[in-house]
Amino acid sequence: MTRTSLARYPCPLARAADLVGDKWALLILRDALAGVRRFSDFKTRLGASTNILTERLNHLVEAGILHRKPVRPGVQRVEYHLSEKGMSLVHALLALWQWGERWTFEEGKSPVTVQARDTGEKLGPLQLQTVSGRPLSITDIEMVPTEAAPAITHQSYAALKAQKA
Amino acid sequence: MTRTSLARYPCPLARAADLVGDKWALLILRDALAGVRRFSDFKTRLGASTNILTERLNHLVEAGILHRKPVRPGVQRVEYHLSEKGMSLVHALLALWQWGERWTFEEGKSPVTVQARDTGEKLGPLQLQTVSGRPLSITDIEMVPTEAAPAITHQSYAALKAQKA
DNA sequence: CAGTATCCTCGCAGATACTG
DNA sequence: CAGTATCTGCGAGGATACTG
Repeated sequence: MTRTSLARYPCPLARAADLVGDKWALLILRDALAGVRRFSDFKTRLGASTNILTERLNHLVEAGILHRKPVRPGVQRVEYHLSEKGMSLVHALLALWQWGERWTFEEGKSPVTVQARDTGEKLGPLQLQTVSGRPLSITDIEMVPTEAAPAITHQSYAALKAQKA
Repeated sequence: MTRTSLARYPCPLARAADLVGDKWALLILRDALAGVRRFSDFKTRLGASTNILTERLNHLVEAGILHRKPVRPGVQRVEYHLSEKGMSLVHALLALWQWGERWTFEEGKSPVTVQARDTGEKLGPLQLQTVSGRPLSITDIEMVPTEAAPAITHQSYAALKAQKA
């Protein structure tokens, strides 16, 4: 069998994972959010070889997360800009970042590099809330495979495929 | 060269990506957060083969994200429970989930499965804030490679390695 | 049920040379 | 500088058989 693609899974997380659920994509997005635009800058910062970087950038462009823009009109040099879709990954990256700070370093040993643009104040943890704005703690929520959305598993996906075949 | 590990990178995001930055880990955690505990349940829901699942579960256990617990004392059957470290990945998963809902489905076509435990109300978007609690929007923040933390790149990591060698 | 133990394949990544 | 084009190979991931 070939490696399974999650792109057409009925689960939002699976689909997201299919697009950005790998190490290089996450690091590229980290740098893109930090303002990196150019191929060579990504290359030196990431230390990936050219072909890898090319491939990963193209994936992200195909996914509509990055856009290629000529540096100036009529020039073949391009820059990679985050689309709105790409920008809105900031919550996910930030959550991972904060988790990494908390759990993969000794206390206080982690670099601090995400801050408010105006005052430079450090970011606090992401806050959960309901659609109506009521704040929630972690223990207040649950992930429910509902009747309306049973299709979050491979199991149900397999059933779907079988139907069509 | 062998495939680069990000485990010892000085960047929190890189380290987080090293532990949970792959598709299977994300899906396992999704199910774990939904209450799945048993090997066979993971297996049928994910549709991964036994060896893959075993390996991935072991990685997560080694990383301290999951714990193996005997179902009952003196029995060899085990369950996989989320540790506190694992639980606190909920923000990252949720962010990815919400991003997937918004960007990988046609409008309104996505399953709704994360909700408040008490009222069943759907979750709203994660909120950014400073450590002092001041709310922020996406455009209010920036990722800054500071002098105190220049070491978030492969570049600087390579320099570090070179020093030691 | 909860995994080990094997075997196999091909995708991903690494290195490097070359082009506009 | 910004890639494309090739070559190479490790190892993740897949299938299946077998064990306590």
